Amino acid sequence: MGNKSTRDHIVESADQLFYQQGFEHTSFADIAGVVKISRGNFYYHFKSKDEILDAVINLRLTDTAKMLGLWDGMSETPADRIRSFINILVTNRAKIKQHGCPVGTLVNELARLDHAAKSNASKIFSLFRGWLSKQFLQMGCGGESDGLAMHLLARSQGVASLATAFQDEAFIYLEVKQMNDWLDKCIKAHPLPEIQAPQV
Amino acid sequence: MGNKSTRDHIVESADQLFYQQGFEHTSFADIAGVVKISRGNFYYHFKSKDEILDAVINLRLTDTAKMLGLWDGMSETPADRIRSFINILVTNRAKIKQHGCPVGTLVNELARLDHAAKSNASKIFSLFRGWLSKQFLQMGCGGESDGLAMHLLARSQGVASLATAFQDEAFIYLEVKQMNDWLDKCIKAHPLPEIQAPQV
DNA sequence: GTCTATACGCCGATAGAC
DNA sequence: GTCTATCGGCGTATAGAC
Repeated sequence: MGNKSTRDHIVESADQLFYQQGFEHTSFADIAGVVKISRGNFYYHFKSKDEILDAVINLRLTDTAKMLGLWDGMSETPADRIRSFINILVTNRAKIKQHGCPVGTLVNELARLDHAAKSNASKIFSLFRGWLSKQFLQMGCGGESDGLAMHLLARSQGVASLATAFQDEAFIYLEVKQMNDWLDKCIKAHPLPEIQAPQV
Repeated sequence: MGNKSTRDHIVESADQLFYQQGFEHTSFADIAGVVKISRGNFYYHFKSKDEILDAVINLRLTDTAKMLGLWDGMSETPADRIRSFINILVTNRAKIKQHGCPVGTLVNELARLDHAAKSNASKIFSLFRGWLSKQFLQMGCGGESDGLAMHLLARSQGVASLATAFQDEAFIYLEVKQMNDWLDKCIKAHPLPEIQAPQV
């Protein structure tokens, strides 16, 4: 169990390289250099580069689901769980500044290439979307929950994009603070079911 | 004057293709197919593919500057000028859904490739940033102006990114409405110098 | 399972005729 | 200015030895 198979090594290394360099720009030679196998050996484990991409996307899907599960167990309130999401921007600020958001960059690259796996990759976004929507629903946001989830997802993407473009980590901190403030307003606008306070 | 040179044709076609397919994914054969010249002919006009990229970036810089100049002349108030910026998301919704934001996708691709032209490309973002900042300053936002410009730029990027990922034009309309509402709040928070109203 | 050797195509770029 | 022909390299993918 502790020993990772060559196949796992390939997928994990490809995962990193696809993030850092992009899918198309990453060659078998690049992955081979990290995993330290020969180029020919890939085809024992995968039929094509696209199959490696599928494996990487599936890895990210399971990893994301695991992380969301962890966040579910870490906080008492849905608002605090949403803060777990917001704060990954700060946690990963260095890598985001260099390579952007791992989800957004992959989905947008595949969309642009009109790659067959693009809909599969966007399922990673859907995981975050559904999870966030669930939290907003638990906060009492009702029918607005999905819209709020999309809004927060979009803001995170925008922050990552500009942090990369301007090589600016301080901007991440600023926007994360504003997102947390925005969340506070959402909490006040949607109090617990018992006490219906007037809206702003 | 009315006749465009072959060089101009190359740059304009490359501009479109870089937007639709990405810089790296676009080959000389692709551009040649649109301009209808032979591959060898490129090298009379440009020394390398990177020189075509430079020309494309310069074209976008001048086009962007022109557009911002037009917006300056189109509206009376800085807030209405900012709305011109917000509304391009709606105007270009179909293309954004397909290929994302032309500025963001190029800058992020070049950043990921660690391409020499990446800082040059991000100057297009800087044009928008400086122009927006100027408008917020005229609205009386003072030292917050640049932060507000970055905030709006980031939200636009996020909207474009998710619209592409989820193939969702309706989301663009929703978020554009929210950005316009947000701008209204900014106006109320920063009234004309004569009348200082209390903050929210 | 992993290797070496190699096929085959596309890429950016060059040379030189017209 | 535009063309054809071609080079050298790297890309994915295959064949077959070990």
